[in-house]
Amino acid sequence: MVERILEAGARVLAEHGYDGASTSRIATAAGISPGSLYQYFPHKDAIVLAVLERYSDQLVAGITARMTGQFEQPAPVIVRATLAALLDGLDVEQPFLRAAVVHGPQLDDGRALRIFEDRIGELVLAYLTTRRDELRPGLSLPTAAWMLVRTVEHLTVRYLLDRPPVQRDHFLQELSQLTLNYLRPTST
Amino acid sequence: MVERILEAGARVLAEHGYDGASTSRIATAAGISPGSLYQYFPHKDAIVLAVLERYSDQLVAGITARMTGQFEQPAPVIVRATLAALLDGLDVEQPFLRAAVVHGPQLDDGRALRIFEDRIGELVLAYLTTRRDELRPGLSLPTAAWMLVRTVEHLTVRYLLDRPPVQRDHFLQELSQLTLNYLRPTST
Amino acid sequence: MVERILEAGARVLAEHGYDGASTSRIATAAGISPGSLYQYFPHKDAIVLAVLERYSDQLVAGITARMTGQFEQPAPVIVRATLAALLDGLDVEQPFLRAAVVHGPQLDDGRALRIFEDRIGELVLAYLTTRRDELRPGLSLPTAAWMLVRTVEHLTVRYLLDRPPVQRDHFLQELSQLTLNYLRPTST
Amino acid sequence: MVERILEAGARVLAEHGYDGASTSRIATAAGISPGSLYQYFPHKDAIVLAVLERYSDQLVAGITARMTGQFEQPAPVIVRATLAALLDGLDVEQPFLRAAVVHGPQLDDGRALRIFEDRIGELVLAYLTTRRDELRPGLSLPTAAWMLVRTVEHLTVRYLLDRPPVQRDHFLQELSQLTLNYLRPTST
DNA sequence: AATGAATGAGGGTTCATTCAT
DNA sequence: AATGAATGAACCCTCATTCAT
Repeated sequence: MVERILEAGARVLAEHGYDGASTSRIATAAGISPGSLYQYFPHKDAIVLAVLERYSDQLVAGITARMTGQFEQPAPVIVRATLAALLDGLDVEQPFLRAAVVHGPQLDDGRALRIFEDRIGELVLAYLTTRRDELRPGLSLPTAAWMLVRTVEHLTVRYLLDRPPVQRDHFLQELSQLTLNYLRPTST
Repeated sequence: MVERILEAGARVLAEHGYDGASTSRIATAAGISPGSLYQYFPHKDAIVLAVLERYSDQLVAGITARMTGQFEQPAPVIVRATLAALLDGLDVEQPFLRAAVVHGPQLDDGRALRIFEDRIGELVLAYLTTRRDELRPGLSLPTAAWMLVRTVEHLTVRYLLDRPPVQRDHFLQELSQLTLNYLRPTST
Repeated sequence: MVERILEAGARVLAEHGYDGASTSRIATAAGISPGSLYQYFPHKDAIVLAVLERYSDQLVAGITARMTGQFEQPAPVIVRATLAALLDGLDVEQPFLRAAVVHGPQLDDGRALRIFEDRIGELVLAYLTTRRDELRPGLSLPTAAWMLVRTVEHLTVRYLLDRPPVQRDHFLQELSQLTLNYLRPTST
Repeated sequence: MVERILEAGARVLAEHGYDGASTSRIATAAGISPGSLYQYFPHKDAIVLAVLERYSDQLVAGITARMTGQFEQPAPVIVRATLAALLDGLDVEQPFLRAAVVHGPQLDDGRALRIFEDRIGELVLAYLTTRRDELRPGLSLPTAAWMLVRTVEHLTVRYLLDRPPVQRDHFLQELSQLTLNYLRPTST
C-alpha cells in the first residue's frame, strides 16, 4: 500500500510536477481515497519526500554498483562509466526531475538531497583515497569530493533539463575531462 | 512606480523568500494597494521575474566590468578575479538567492536564468576565443563555456547556501583550479 | 460589514447551533464569500466570540440600566426587577443560548463569559456594598457576589433551556427568595 | 468488554477531554480495535454517554449513602455533609468534569444529566418532605428541590473548575448557608 | 490611475463509521 | 466476534486576481 502510494506519487510527480501533485490527485492515481494517504504518511510532503528518497536510493545503488570493484580500472574508464550511470539514472520524466531538483532541497530541510549527495560523496571520497598518489598534491580530498559531486550532479541535471545541442557522448566526454583534469597534477 | 514595486519586491523576497512574497505583502512594502500592482504587471510572477531580471542585470554588469579590458592579464588572475566578483555578487540575503535559484527557472520558462547564463556565456566565450591557442586542442568553445558557466554558478550558489566548512579563499582557489585545469591542454 | 457578519453569525448560531455554524454557512447567511470573513476576523471562533461578546454587552447594558439609580429601592423590588431583566435578556433562541453557555467558556479561554460575569459581579458588589449594614454579618461581599452571580445566571439559563413546569412568576419569586434569604441576617 | 471500553473511555476523557477522545484513542486505551467499539455501542457518543452515566451512578450512590438514615440529624449537619460529599465526588480530573458538564447535556438529549439531577432531586425532595414543618410555609417542595439541586451542582462545578480564591471550608459554609436560608422560614 | 474589499476555487487534513477478511 | 485498513464528506483557511468605486 505504501508501495502503491509511492508509485502513484511518482507517476503524478512525473506527469504534473510538484505543484500539480495535490493529495487528491495522488489518491486518485493510487485508486484510494484521500484519507487513506494519512494512514501511511503524516502529511503530503512526507509522500513526496519518500518518493524522492526511493528514487535517490535507486540512483545511489546504481552508481555504487557501477563503481564497486572497479577502483583498479584506469581512471578515465571508471569515471566515464560512473558519469554514464548517473546520466542514465537521472534521465527520467522532466517534471519529476524538476520536482526533485527544485523541491527536494525544501523538504525536511533538504534531507533527501543531503543524503544523496553525502552517499555519493563518500563513494567518491573512497575512490579518491585509493588514488591519492595520482592526484594533484595538496588537494583536500573532502573538498574535492564536495566540488565534484555537486558539479557533476548539476551539469547532468542541466543537460537533461535544458537539452543543449551537445551530443550525449560529447557531453560525457567533457564531463570526464572536467573531472579528471581537476584532480590531475598540474604539469610544470 | 514600476521601480518602486521592483524595489519592494526585492526587499520582500530578501526577507520572506518566494513563498512569503504574497502580492499584498509586496504592495504594502511598496506603499500601494494590491490592485495597483496589476496596473504595471500582468500577474505576481511577472513581478518576481522582473526583480530577478534586474538583479541579474546588475550581476552581469558587475562581472562584465571586472573582465572587460582584462583579457590580456594572466589567466589565473582574471579567472580568480571574475570568480570573486561572482561570489560577491551572489552573496545576497539567502532567501533572495534561494528564490532566484529555485523559482527563477520556473518563471516564464526560465527566461531570467537563461538570459543571465547566455550573457555570462558570451563573455566567457569571448574570452576563450582570445585565448584559444592556450586551450586544450579540440575543445569546443561553446560547449566549454556552457559547462563552465553552469559549474561556476552552481558551485558558488551552493557554497553560499550550504556554507560548507571551506574557507572562502580555498573555495575560490579550487574553483579556479577546476576552471583552469578543464581548459588546459592535457599533458600527455 | 463586520456588523453584517456578526448579524449573520448570530442568526446561524440561533438556527443551527455552534456545530452547525460552519464558515461557509455564515458566509452564505451574510451574503458574502467565505474568504471575506477572513478580512475581518482571524478565524472562525473569533466570529463566534464576537457574536457572543456583542450579546453579552447588550445583556450587561440591560441589567445595568435596570439597576442603576435604583439602589435605594426596597431590596425585593430591585432584586426582582433585575432578575426579570436577566430572564428577559437570556430568553433568546435555544440553540443560541446553548452555544453561548456551552462554547462560550471554550472560546479564547472563556474570555466572553468571564467578562460578563465580572461585570455583573461588579454591579452586584456595588449594590451589596451600599446595603452592607442590612446583610448577614460576617458575610464576605466578594464571595457572596461570586455565588449569587453564578447561581442566578445558571438557574435562569436552566429555566429557559429545560422549561420546567414552573410559572415564570413563581420562578422569579423563588429566585428572589433564594437571593434575599442568602444575604439576610440569620434570625437566631 | 463493555466494562473495558467504559474504563478506557473514562481514562481518555480524564486525560484528553471530550475533543481529544477520538474513537481510535479510546480503542487503543481499551486494547482493542476501533471497529470493535461498534460491536458494543452504536456510535461514539453512546460510549461517552455510558461513561458519564456510570460516573453519575457512582456519584448518586455516594450522595445517597451519605444522606440515608441521617434525616434526623440537625439540618446544618446533614446539609454540610451532603455538600461535602458532592464536592468530593465531583473533584475528578478537570477535563473529565468539563466533558461531563459541557457535553453531557448534548448527549442523547441530556439523558445522563437529567437522570442524575432527577435522582438527586428525589433524594432532596424526600428529605424536604420529612422536614416540611420546619420550612418556609408555602414553599413548593418540587420547585425548591429543582432550584437547590441545580444551584448546588453548578456552584460546586464552578468552584472546582474556576478555582476562585475561596477556601474550601468557606465555600462549603456559604453553600450551606445559601441552601438553609433558602428553605428557612422568613422571620417576619 | 488608484483603490482595497470581495472573490471563490482549491488546498491539506481529520475522524466517525464501515466492511471485507 | 474481532479486526483495522479504507472511506469520504466536511472542515477551515489562503491568496492571486478582479472590479465597482
